[in-house]
Amino acid sequence: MAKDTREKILEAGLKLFSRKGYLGATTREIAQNAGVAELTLFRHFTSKEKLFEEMMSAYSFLPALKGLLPQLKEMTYEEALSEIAGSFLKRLNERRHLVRIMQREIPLYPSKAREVYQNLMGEIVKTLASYFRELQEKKVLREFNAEVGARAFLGMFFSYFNTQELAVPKKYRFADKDGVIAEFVTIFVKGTIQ
Amino acid sequence: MAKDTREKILEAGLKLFSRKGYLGATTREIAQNAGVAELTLFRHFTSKEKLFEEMMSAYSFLPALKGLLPQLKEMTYEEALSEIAGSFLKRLNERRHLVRIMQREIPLYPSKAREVYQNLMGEIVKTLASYFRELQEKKVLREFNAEVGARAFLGMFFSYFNTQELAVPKKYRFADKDGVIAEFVTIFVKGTIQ
DNA sequence: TAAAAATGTAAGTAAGCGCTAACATAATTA
DNA sequence: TAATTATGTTAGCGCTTACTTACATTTTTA
Repeated sequence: MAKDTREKILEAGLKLFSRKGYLGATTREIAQNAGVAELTLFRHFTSKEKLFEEMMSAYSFLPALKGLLPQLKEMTYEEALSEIAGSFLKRLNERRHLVRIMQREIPLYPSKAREVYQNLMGEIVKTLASYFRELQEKKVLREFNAEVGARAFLGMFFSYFNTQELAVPKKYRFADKDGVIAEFVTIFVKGTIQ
Repeated sequence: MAKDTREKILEAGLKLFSRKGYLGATTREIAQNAGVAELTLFRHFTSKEKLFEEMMSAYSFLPALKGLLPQLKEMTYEEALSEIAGSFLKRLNERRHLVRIMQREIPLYPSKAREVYQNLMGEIVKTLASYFRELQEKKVLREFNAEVGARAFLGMFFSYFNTQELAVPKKYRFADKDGVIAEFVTIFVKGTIQ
């Protein structure tokens, strides 16, 4: 079963590259984790670097946030922002391995890191910005650079996500998740309405 | 000149650990970069790990943002936030090597990474939160969790900083620095005033 | 069932790594 | 100046790593 083997190796690669970095993850360990012989790994990918590149390509394209915009139209502005924040955080969490690799290996693979970042942020920024523009036309929101606003909003949550990923001991966590989302959203709503 | 040698090695360590990661930076290269023999490095630090730890300790304590609070009192709310954002970005930029190491080596040295993060964010969060509380008492600002608010504000800029650090090609940059600061500040001002 | 393709086992190679030993030289101190 | 301390040079050890070779075994395909 060639495909299963490939996929098992790719998954093990994702896991171990994320946990130990490109240099720290060994081909022995990746193969062992995938349940195959080390040689099989090389028969499929010819080199560690190739494996890394194919792994990044395989996992960097995310399922789109399709169907979000229509839904938003039936919500209040505040509800919509909460929804967006929630699905953004969920997405970051699902792809946290990739996010970690991206942050780690920027100097090693700048173009790949950028690609992942674009896939992760690009689409949702666009979606959010076009939503803002609609509401600006309806005079619900004041005039501001929609894309900068989108990145401001997402930036708050991306930073929050990073803090949680640092695995800070619980006593240092500054609030519960839902409370943080609500506070961030409130600030942003008041900051952008007409 | 023992001290100069130590410092030169520590500096080279900071530079190369930041650029290539803990595993990617070799003791040969660090020594060469410091202009000393590799053996001299080991005479000063006994091991690569010790060098890393001492380097982190040497650079993790930042010059305090002292004297900022008094200054803020003579500014408008908006001016104060711009000032804070500016010095926060400046500080991140000065310590960008350390920030990168922190983000990279979290799994390797969780406690050190956390310490750096605390030193980087902790104090400025406190300063900002206490500033918010003052203005809340004066009924200039509405009621909200001051610390969460502080992290929301800084989070926008931290995220912006990270994006710039990705060295995204210019065409993809979403705005000039001053414009971004102004837009972020405006959103936050409107989002938090009474 | 026979041929072909995929995987396993075991041994090993070449290179790079952290780190050390032995000895010489330069710089500092008393 | 003499003693001491810091640094340089060179060579190398033991280990790990990515990757290979040769051959046996299993699985898939036709």
